[in-house]
Amino acid sequence: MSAQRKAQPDPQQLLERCLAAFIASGTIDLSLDRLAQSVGISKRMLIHYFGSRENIEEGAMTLLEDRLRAQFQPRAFAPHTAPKTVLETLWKQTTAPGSRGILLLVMDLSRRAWNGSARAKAFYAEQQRLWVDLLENFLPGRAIVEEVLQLFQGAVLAYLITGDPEPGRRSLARFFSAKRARTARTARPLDPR
Amino acid sequence: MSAQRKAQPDPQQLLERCLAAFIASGTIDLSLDRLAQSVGISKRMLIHYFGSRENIEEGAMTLLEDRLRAQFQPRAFAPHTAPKTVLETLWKQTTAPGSRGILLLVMDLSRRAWNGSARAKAFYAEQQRLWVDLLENFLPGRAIVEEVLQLFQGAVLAYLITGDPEPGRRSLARFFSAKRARTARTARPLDPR
DNA sequence: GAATAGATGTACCACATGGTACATGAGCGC
DNA sequence: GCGCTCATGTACCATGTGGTACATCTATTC
Repeated sequence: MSAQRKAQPDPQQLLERCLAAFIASGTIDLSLDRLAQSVGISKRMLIHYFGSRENIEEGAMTLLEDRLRAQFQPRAFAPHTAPKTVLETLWKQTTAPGSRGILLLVMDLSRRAWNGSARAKAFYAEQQRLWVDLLENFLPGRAIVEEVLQLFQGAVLAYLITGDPEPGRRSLARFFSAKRARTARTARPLDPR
Repeated sequence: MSAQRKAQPDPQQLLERCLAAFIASGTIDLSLDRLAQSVGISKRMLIHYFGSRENIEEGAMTLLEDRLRAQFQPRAFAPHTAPKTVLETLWKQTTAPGSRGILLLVMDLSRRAWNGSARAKAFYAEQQRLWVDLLENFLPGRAIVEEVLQLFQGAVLAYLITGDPEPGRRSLARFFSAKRARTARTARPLDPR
């Protein structure tokens, strides 16, 4: 039960290394051969443990969902933090060099989503929910949350392509600097500035 | 000179049908076999006329660039049109069912761009320039143009995945409804670069 | 009519893909 | 020891890919 005969055969651990490989390659369209090589196991065994490539993808996606859920808990920021600060921090975090792989992978899943994949759509919806839950704690009203979210995603897109985080950072900063009074008719008490 | 022996052999016309096929499939990663079938010619002849798949892609991308350049001329709107109206119209145009193929294709090229393809990056830069040129005529200042652009692209992303144009429309409308006074400190009129 | 040059079809190739068949172990309980 | 189950490697396969070899056909030019 506790320890398998050899070292590898724990599927969960294997899955984590698969996810790591997907992140390193920036896409979930990684061939089984390359995936196996990156994980340090034979393609033969990957199929043996997971049954099919689809199952590997499913597992990795779920694992990624868990990880992101943990990372973007609302508790990640102190209550009543200024929205500008929250977004600034999120942007810095997102555009950190070490995040590039995850970013690429998430965008790759978005691509699958807009190409029709039901699972990828669910992943996208989950991420959306996550960020809405996070931002709702710092922004007044659902509408503005969705707007910021769209701005953020557009900024990420531009960042990924150009490699330059500045335009995105500027836009986000501007968004919260521009006279943002009287923004939400449904403005609940949480409107600093 | 004028008319070839048979009907097909005009490479330019062929290229247009290739682009149409790419648009119909929503991706530029269309196999030569499928492409040929869609165009109504044999794979053999595609290679014959264009030399390689890469050349076909290059030609189609250039053709697409031309088309989009024509579509998003600044003259597309009367001067001094309200920004809100401009964006509203652009959004309606973008989310029209008939535009979905082009949208998907452009996003597919964006994907190539963020995966490193130099040509796709150039395509993205060109589109960016195009939209900046357009929007600069109606928005005060480069910074706000870039912000709107990012918001727009994020909205497109969400629309493509969910199929729902409403959130994007709302965000754009909100952006221009919220007190948008005193926006650009550097509101110079017409600054190329 | 003969030579030439392009158009076209058929068959094929090398390679990558996800996945399988089969054989060989290697450790376990008895 | 003897089976039993699982782990593992090697070779393989069917399919799809971009692209080519070669042979044929057709129209134009001389």
